[in-house]
Amino acid sequence: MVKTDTKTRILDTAERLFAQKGFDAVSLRNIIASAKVNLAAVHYHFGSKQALVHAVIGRRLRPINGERLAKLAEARAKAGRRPVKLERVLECLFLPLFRVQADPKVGPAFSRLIGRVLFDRNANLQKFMMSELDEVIPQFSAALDAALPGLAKEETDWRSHFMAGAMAHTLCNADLLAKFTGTQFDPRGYESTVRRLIDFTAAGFRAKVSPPTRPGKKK
Amino acid sequence: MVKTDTKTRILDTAERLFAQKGFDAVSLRNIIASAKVNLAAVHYHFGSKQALVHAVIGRRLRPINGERLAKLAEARAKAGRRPVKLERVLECLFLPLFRVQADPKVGPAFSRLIGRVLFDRNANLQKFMMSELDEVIPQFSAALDAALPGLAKEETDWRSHFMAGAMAHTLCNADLLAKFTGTQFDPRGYESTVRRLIDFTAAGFRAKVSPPTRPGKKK
DNA sequence: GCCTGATTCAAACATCCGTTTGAATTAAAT
DNA sequence: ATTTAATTCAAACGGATGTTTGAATCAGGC
Repeated sequence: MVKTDTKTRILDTAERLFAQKGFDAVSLRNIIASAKVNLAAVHYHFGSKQALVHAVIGRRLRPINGERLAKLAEARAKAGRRPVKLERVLECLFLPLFRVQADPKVGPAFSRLIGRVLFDRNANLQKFMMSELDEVIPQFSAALDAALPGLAKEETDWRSHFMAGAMAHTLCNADLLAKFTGTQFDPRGYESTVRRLIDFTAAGFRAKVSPPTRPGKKK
Repeated sequence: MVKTDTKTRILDTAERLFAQKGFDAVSLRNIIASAKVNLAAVHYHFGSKQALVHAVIGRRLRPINGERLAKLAEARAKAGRRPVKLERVLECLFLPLFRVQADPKVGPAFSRLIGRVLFDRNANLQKFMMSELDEVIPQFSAALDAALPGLAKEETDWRSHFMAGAMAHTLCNADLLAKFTGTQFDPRGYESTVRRLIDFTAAGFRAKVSPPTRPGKKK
């Protein structure tokens, strides 16, 4: 096997281009030109562009989600009867996702891609992501609830939503940090990124719930 | 003026459709069909699709950014020599942006749109946004630094980044909250959304900075 | 060798895209 | 009423898109 498989060469190239420009902005012809394969090969191996998108995401996301659940299960086993500590739950959620940035076979491209997906409004893509996350979401939602006793479910949901936004933005736009602020970003240093993200979101989850603003308050 | 201006009808329709499906996924023909105007009218009034996108964003964002700066200046004047409190800074940043959700002339469409823009990788769009924010970013960045004495600039930058992600995700995907968790979302109740967002992000900004993980740590 | 199924290939398909054109229409000014 | 400018309109432009086709090439089993 001197040269890589056609199928995986399509997947690799598509992943890289999708991450750079987005799904809509990259055409199949862009992909096949860069991958040096025939146009029809895409439909032969995947069936459609939509299916290719799903394949690109699923190839990486499935092992990541598996690792997430395994780490959470391990943490739960180690915690015994006590709930897993909030920071540990977040670590199980973030680390497998950010770790691929340091994987030389993957690189930072997929991170940007997966972050972008969380903001995509394409109905098919959303449905696909929901199906990929159908184990992860309830498991981690329950773990967060357990780690935050006394916090109303509605508040936990909102704060999970905020956390997802911070995570997605960090995944796909971490390079903007340099542009806006001058602070450097090193994709190999994913551990410090995750540590900062955990610091921020854990404190956000634990924040005191301030009372609703009274309608009669002075402007 | 029984029927609205062609130009504003294009803007309104484009805003609604862009918010629903994204900039790339909406064609000019989708817009003119829904707005019931001629195709060439878009180029006559705006010049190009790119320019239309900028016009749609700028129309709403310019007043919002003006209001943000005005509120921040007011808060600074009231605080005198002391720095403006963190929660107040965040309120000046969030409130003008989320308030348009309750404006019957605007509705929740623009919120989704502006949240989406923050995640868009289009180079022209990013340049345009940078130019629209060239006053807001340094002003609020300085206010955050002042409200967080003792926090290293690098940490403030990272946490601003997390905050931007939480904000953007809330703006454009708040409706997903219902889908994922069942928690209801009422666009009229933007005040409680902002209050929750402030609670979360303010606590995140104030979080204790945990030390970097030692490389020799056990796996 | 030959056959069979899997894969690659160039070419074409129909459709959609943003943009341009030039004439028709409307509104305002003289 | 006539001239002038602003606006609308149908039609076409060149090019890009995802997808399909049918023949050519390759692989491995008999």
